[in-house]
Amino acid sequence: MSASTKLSNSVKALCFLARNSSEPQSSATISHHTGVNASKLRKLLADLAKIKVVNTTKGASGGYFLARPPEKIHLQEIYCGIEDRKAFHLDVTHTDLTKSGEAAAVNAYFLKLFSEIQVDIEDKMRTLTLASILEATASN
Amino acid sequence: MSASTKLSNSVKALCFLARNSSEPQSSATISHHTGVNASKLRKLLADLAKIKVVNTTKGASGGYFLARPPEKIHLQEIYCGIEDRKAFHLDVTHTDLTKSGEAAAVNAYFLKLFSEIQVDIEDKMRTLTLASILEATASN
DNA sequence: TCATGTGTTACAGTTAATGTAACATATATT
DNA sequence: AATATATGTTACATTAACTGTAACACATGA
Repeated sequence: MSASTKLSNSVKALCFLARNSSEPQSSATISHHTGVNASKLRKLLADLAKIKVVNTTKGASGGYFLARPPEKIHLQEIYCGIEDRKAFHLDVTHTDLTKSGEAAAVNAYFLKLFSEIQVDIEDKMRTLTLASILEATASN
Repeated sequence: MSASTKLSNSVKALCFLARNSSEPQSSATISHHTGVNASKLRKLLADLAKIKVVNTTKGASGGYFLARPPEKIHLQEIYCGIEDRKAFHLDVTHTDLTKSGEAAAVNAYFLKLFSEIQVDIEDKMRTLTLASILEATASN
C-alpha cells in the first residue's frame, strides 16, 4: 500500500471504531463495513496499537477499540505510526558519485527540499484530529 | 520515473544548460555530464520545450538551450511541464460504491486534503527559480 | 547528400504493489 | 479444561509499475 492509501484506510477503520465504540470490533467486521481487506486492517491496527491509538483484545468477542477520544487522536501520529519507510515517495536518483559533483549537488538540494515539504505536510496533519474528520465526513 | 526523480533530473539538465550556454547541448552531452539516460532526457526536455523553458534545434550541431534566463524559470513550471498525471502519488483506494457511504466520504476527504497539499507544494516551488538553485548548488 | 540530433515508441528485465491465504499465539466463553 | 474466536505475522502468487535501453522515423545543419 502506498502511504496515502494506508493513511486513508487507517482513518476509515478509526472512524468506524469511533462510531461503534460500545464494544470491540473485529477486523472482519471493520473490513465488511469499510471494504478494506481484513488482513491489511490487522497490520495497520497492530501498528496503531503500538503507539496506543487503539487497544486490542484477543479471543472471542475481542477486537479493536479506540484508546483515546477522537479529539486526542491526530492525523500526524496516525501517519507516523503506520509509515515505516517515511516520506511521501519523494525520492531522488541514486547518482553514482563518479560523476561530476553538479549532479550530486542537485540531488542534495532536492533531498533537502523534499524533507522540508515532508515537515510541512506533517505540520498540516498535526492540526487535524480524528474528531474533525468525523465531523467533516458525517453523513447526517 | 517518479515525479520527484523527473524533477531532479530535469533540473540537472537545466543547470548544465545554464552553465554551458554558449552553444546548444545534445542529449548525449547532457547525459554524459549528468549521468541521466539520454533517451529520458530527450523526453523531459521535449516536455520543457513545449512550455518554452528550453528551445531545441535539430540536425548537426543542434541540441537544447535555455529559452529564458535562469531568473525567469520557476521550479513550479518545470514540475507542471514534466508531470502529466499530476500529484505526488497521493492516491486513495478506488472504493467500490456499493459499500457504505462512510468509506466514500473518507476518500473524498483525503482527495481534498491531498489536493490542498499539492497546492502547498506548488506554492513552495513557485518561489524557487533555476537561478536560486544554481546558486545553492554552486561548487565554487 | 549525409551525418547528426530530436521526438517518440517499444520492449525486456526488474522491482514494487496487491490481494489472499495460512498459521501460531492468545484469550473470552461455555 | 475444551473450544471457538480473534489478533499478529509471514508467505506467496498475481498483477501492475518502473527502469534502462534500443530502435527508428523525421528534421536539419553542414
